[in-house]
Amino acid sequence: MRFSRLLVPTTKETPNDATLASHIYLIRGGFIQSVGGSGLYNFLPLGKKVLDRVREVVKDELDKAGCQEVSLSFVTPASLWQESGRFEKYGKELLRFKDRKNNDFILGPTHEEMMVNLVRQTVKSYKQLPLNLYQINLKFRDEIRPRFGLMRGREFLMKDGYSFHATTEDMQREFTLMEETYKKIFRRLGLEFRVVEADSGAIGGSGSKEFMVLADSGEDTIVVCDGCDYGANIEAAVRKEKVSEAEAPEAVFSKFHTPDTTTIEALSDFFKVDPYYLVKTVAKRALYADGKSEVVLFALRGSDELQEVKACNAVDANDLVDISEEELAEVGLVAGYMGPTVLPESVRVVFDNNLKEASSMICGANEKDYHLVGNSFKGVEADYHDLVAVQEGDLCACCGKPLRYTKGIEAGHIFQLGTQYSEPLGATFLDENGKAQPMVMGTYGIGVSRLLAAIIEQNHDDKGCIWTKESAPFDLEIIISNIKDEEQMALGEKLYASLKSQGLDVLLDDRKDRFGAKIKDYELLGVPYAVVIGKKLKDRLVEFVTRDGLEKEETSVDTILDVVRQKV
RNA sequence: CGGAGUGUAGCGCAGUCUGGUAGCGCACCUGGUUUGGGACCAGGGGGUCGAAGGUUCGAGUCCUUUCACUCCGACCA
Repeated sequence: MRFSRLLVPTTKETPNDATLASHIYLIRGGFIQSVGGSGLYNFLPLGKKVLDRVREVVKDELDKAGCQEVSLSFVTPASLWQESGRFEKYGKELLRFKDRKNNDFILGPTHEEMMVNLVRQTVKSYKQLPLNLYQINLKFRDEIRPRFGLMRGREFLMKDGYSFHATTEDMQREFTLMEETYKKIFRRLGLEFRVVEADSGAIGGSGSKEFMVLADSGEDTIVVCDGCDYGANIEAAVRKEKVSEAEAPEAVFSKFHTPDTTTIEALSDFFKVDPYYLVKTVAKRALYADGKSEVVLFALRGSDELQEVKACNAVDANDLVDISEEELAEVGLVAGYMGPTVLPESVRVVFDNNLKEASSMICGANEKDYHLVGNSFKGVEADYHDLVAVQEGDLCACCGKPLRYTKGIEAGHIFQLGTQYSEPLGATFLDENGKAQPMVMGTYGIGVSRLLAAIIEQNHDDKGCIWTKESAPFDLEIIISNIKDEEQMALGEKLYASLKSQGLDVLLDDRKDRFGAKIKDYELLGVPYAVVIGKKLKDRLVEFVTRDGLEKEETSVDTILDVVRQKV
């Protein structure tokens, strides 16, 4: 491709809403163009090319693993989503609209329903299973707050795959195969990543893993262990049960006057007791799918923090929201002095696992200015769940070494779904005994457009993009310093033709601009290698440039083809 | 949804307080010079000033309504 014919509107100036390197360089490098803000982007020729290359890697590995590509209708009849129950359950991110006949439709944020519908109409027998179908198509999620360019757009390209099996064991075999396949994809793209345990979120199901591209700008906090392979999203991370070396406060059960002691810190000071022996009681309003809501108390040790996603899952709610003191008072709770042991009838309480069998605990008396000391939960039957947010320094449940936090970009997510969609949607097959069974499903996603952003987040410098081999828009760029110099021009054309005939994808910068502008554009675009034909041509020398590190190597005109063949 | 801002040329912005010919930089077009780190000179094109209504002889500027977008927070595969 000739640069002079290529539509790449590069700019010196940074758009004022761009903060992340990937956002800045993808816009400045003319890969993408913002469409009136709001998380919508056009892909310009170079962006489209990179997107296609990434997509090709994904497709290649999936096809090798036996998956089959399909393309589902983007506009989805709402009836399918009503069947699965997600039409109501899925929040406002789901874009709903009506056609001229006033029928409801949605733009798919994910396509479990559509794919199950496809399969239930075509697969009837265990002989047709297993089956793994995927598509690489646009998704739409009406994000509350799109930002960071391609990282969190509203419209985005995603690979979503779905597998269908006769047994749970076979689904788990496929799940493992997909984990391995995803690893191959991320490795080929040159990404540093980590596979972590994850919360299943709105998709539902159990046994889910996320593929996190490691980057400081990542939106997810992940907990990793340096002693072993353990890694998990903070939303799902577990730890070895915490014990305290602090002395337990010996006390018989009694009520204590504790004026103005409404925080864990104040309470710890008041009794001179480690927060480990205090009960932290967090009140939330739980919102349920059917539109109902209730006040729920979450009780955990004062030394721990509540992990809201875990809490939400523990009560099977759609969402948890904060609650005001007034609302608490209405149901008979006293803010600052709540405790899980003394409660109005109507209030639901969930205990953290760490409180099971705990003794010598201090908790609120649910009465202003009073706490209860000497509480024991030995033998107490209650609703116990894991509710705590793992902290840095907590110990790994697998190997006992300290855990630490790092940041990641969620680029892939695989789920063991089970029969969660096949049952309500009636996707059944006949087994060997002629008996109808719901198919066992897995679902697997990769954020393809997000991967472009992730690649740049991990591979850039202060001058621009540094594409990895399999994601680069071109293999090599030839820069002719001055096109009016006939010798330079002639050599450029000759190299261009010769390298192209060898099957390399080459960009020839034949624009009328000066050298400075061309090299700046080269650095911004981030093609892995360049050959610069410039002043030294008088001495029969050209430059071979490696974008990563910007190393320059002077090479004779006679050997440049060999150097390129060897390095590119 | 809470808080704070911004809407003026493709992009980045000034002009709004104090109403009176629509501006600047980048980008773009023409001609010339220049050619190893985003050149220079001269000339030029491009605007329903977010939208609607109002006040006024006159509104980018004042008033009312409304829409959109951005940032912080909450939320989020």
